[in-house]
Amino acid sequence: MPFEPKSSQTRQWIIETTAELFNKKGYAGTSISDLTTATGMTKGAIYGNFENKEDIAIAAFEYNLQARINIIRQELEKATSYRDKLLVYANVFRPSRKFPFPGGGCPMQNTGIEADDTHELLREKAAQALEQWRRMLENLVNKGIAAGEFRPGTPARRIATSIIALAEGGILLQGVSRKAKDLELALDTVEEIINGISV
Amino acid sequence: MPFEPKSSQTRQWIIETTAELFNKKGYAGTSISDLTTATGMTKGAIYGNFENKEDIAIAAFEYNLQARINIIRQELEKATSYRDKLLVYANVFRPSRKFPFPGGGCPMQNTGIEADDTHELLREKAAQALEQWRRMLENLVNKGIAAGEFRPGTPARRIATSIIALAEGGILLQGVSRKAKDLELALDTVEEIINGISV
DNA sequence: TGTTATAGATACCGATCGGTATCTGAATGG
DNA sequence: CCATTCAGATACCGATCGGTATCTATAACA
Repeated sequence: MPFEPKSSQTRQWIIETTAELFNKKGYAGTSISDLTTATGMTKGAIYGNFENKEDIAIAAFEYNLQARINIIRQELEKATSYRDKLLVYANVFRPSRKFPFPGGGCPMQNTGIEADDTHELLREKAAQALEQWRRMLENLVNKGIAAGEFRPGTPARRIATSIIALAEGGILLQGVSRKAKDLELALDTVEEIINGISV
Repeated sequence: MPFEPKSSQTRQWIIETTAELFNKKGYAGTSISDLTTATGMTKGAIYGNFENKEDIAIAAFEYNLQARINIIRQELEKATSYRDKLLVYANVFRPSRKFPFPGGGCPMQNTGIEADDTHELLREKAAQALEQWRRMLENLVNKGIAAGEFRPGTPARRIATSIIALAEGGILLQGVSRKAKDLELALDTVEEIINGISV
């Protein structure tokens, strides 16, 4: 018998109010009792709406990811040129810009690193999200080349991968050091890279 | 009464045989029974040589960190110019170079991200190590400028921070995606950055 | 108003958690 | 040859883990 949540509203409420917990404390570090405390509900309510802890963690990851994507997409829509769209990634993550990203840092990073050697399913979820991001950036670069905004011969994949690495690395540094400047500097270099491929 | 390990040899043996476990599974994800399994020793042996789990985790982190530093230092000594020293960081991490880094990825990254919102002491250890790394790179850039190897006015801190971000971001990507190419590409950009500041 | 369905609360499960107190057995020294 | 020392093994602690079975209270409907 396939699992059926008793109330999709309650399920959603639990996801929304515990997603940040998972992002901050990780899968192993978040207990069911953490969830009951955060939601004010009981174990019965939780296990009536999720199969198990893994089910909640996956839902929380996807919620956190979507929240991020939505903010970025909004900014992306405001940009007209491919160059400006690429520059969005050099700016949305700037602490000085204060975009309302959910707390705890990048879910792909948090989930990916913990799951890397411990939880294949979550690892794969994070990997897919990162690959999709890379493809998005690669596409922006290639379309920018075709539109005459970027130099022909620009190595799209390397640029895309490096922008992600700089952003994720910068977020990591900022999270650990607590210094916004680390992330700002890494994003300055993202900007420089984009300028470097512009015609 | 201050804690005194019963046998510093056994203590060291436990550190060496469990350091990789902590690096892979994290602090919350590694249990004492994981340690007894890995070492073949009993809880008595472990708690006779460590105050508590935190004590082991810190020792493991420092061991993993030192193992990394030793490999890098060896390569650094082979390089003569500041440019070549900086280029070491664009190459040691390349999967294709197969340096014997302990398994599980970068301990600063693993420990830093997990501890970020959960364990202040470990977070600070990771932050200190990252800052020291940054200072090392900054110093290399500044000395290279003085030696006429790098362009005057090169923003040393931004370059240093970006090299770290690219390396850590690349390691993250490779760990999650399982694709060596992600890290190789990020390190290609490190190389490009170093070329870009060379006279 | 009495019945039924159901979402969430309660109570409980065995396993494992981190940690401690005590025991044992093999060296060491007199 | 016996007493002492001490590293490591054993046995146990209360707390918490993820998970389940059962109960209860409410609301809709007949």
